[in-house]
Amino acid sequence: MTIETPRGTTPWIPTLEEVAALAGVSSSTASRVINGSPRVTEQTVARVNEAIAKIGYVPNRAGRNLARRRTQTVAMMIPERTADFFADPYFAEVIQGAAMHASSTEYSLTLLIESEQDPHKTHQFLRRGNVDGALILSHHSASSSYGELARTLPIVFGVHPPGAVGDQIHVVDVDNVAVGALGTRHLVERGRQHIATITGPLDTSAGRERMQGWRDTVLAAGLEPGGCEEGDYTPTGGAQAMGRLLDAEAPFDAVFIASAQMASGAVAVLKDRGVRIPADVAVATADNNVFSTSSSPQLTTVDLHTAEKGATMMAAVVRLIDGAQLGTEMLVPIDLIERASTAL
Amino acid sequence: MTIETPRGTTPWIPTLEEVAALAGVSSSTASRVINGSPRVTEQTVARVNEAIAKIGYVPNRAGRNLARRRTQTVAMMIPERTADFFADPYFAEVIQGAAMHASSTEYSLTLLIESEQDPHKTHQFLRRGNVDGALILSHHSASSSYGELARTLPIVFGVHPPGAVGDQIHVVDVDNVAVGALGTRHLVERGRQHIATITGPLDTSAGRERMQGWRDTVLAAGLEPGGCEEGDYTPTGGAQAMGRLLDAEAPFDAVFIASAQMASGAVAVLKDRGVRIPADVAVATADNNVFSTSSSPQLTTVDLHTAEKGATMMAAVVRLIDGAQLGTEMLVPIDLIERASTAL
DNA sequence: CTGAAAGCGCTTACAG
DNA sequence: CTGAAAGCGCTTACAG
Repeated sequence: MTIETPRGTTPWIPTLEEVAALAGVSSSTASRVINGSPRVTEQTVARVNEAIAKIGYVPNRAGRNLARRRTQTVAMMIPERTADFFADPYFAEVIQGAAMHASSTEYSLTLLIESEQDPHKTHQFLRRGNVDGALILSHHSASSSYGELARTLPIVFGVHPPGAVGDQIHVVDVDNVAVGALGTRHLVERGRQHIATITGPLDTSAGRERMQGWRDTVLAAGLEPGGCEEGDYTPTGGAQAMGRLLDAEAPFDAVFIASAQMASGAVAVLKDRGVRIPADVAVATADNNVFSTSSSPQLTTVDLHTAEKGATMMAAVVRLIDGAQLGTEMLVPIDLIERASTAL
Repeated sequence: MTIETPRGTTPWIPTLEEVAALAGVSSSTASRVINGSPRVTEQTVARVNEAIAKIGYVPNRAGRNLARRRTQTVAMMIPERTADFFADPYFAEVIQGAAMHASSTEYSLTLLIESEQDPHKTHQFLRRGNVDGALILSHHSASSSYGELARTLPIVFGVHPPGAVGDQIHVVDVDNVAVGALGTRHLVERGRQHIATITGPLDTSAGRERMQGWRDTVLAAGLEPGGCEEGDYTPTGGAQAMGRLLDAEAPFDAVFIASAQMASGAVAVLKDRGVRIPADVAVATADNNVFSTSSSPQLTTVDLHTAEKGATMMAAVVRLIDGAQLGTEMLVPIDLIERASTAL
């Protein structure tokens, strides 16, 4: 048992003024050194930095933010159905990338849950200078109301907001048509003739576009499109869609599944029904995460570089905050990763 | 194309002073109303609230924080290996619970990635008043160095820090021995005689304790402990451990797997080898998430109430910030959820 | 119950 | 290149 040090005893926290005193300069000058102003002598810089190191000074954010009229904070908007959101490794990976990039900047990433019964409250919080910018990922939150907000606050979307597309809107995403096409083309190249698909939700542009990529590619190869069933990005939804695909009369020797989570459910159904992968059915999917690497066989997939997407979103919002002009669309590259599920 | 409204034109943000002017009071009084001071007339309260609503006033955090010498911010510490961290749905769920609870308070949750090459920097950031408290989840970050930090900053752990256990340390977790025992007892009650286990990493107390719960329960039932293989909480690790279990000579008719992620890998191996679940081997695991619900059959599991754990951690750190005295150990309840993998 | 005043810890024109 | 002064938007003793 150690003697209790009551936490009430506020610990000693050095201030700028103390740094300045120790370095023998004014706090104005100390501040300039800290902020990298060019108009300071090398000598002064050295003395101030010494003082900072000596007492372990760290700038107080509240003071700095108040003076700068900035918050150095970017909000990651989370829809109120947080459980669904965090359960999807895709979102977790975007957050990871964004947090990682943030840690290399002066900005910090705050998780902000939107109130669904009072969306106005959330908007007001954002609009009233409590954050410098926001990142919006989920379909639900990408509601049109953010369109106006984007006029006064730097906002970067990870999905295409459904409604208006003004030139103040900035979206970071993969080319979803290309995602569907890349996965499907690989199946074509493997000589498959009857290529089915399990799509994402068709009320989202990403869902529709990956499906379009699949269809375009199949048609371009001179083949008939195989079965097409809609899923919801969950393993269960993928399993059900695969069930419908198998129950339909049309036979197929390959399937492009629009997400790895759906693929994991679908693969389980295939195996339960005695369908061999890839001998009977080759499987290609999208997302390079635990769901594509931990099934047996491992799944060929379109790597969406999801963490990079998060980092790019963060970088973009920081540039917007700094006043840069950015294009509406920023594309994240994709890659095909070949695994056993489409082996020859 | 709409005409560009340059974002440089700073939008109009109302201040306390303006609220006060509109309500015909001083900003002191307006502030008191906002902070719920009892020493204000009902009339005044009404007038100020009207003014607030009218112009949509939201307090500026920087100003408030500077005056209060608080930050209203709690940091969720993330180890630098962010990818592994976010890939685990367990951590994502804790974060979700914490963020959810935070949104019901005045605190915001910030994701803070620790610098591994310069841990001092992270500590200094925390110690220098940039956050009011911190939440620490991962094993790596629960290094002893946080012990001292906890003396000056309210910190709540989600795992037992390996080293010292002073009375300033606060841990929110399930009873891990009970987790192992609850899952295993269910297998015993199902009449299984040869119960094996796949453990978590044995260099963590949670890994060792769940194993102990398994062993205690098996022995208490008058049975011999079955095979015991160590995993790493990943599907691949679970698959490998199951491979070793099957390759060993000892037959088993049940297995307790210490996490659902490992179970998903292990179950795939069982099925690939033609082992029927639950007919040949009953499977019980821990974590009630997509990994226990999306395999076929669905898995009986110990629900760890992981989101609740995150919420409890957040609630605890807020109480510490408010000066409360808390015990070292706070337990999150657990529950058994029966599913097909242990059906009779 | 209410207001004037000081102060929280910074930054940044403004002089020099 | 450097410093004194004002100000960022709040809160809170201190008087009254």
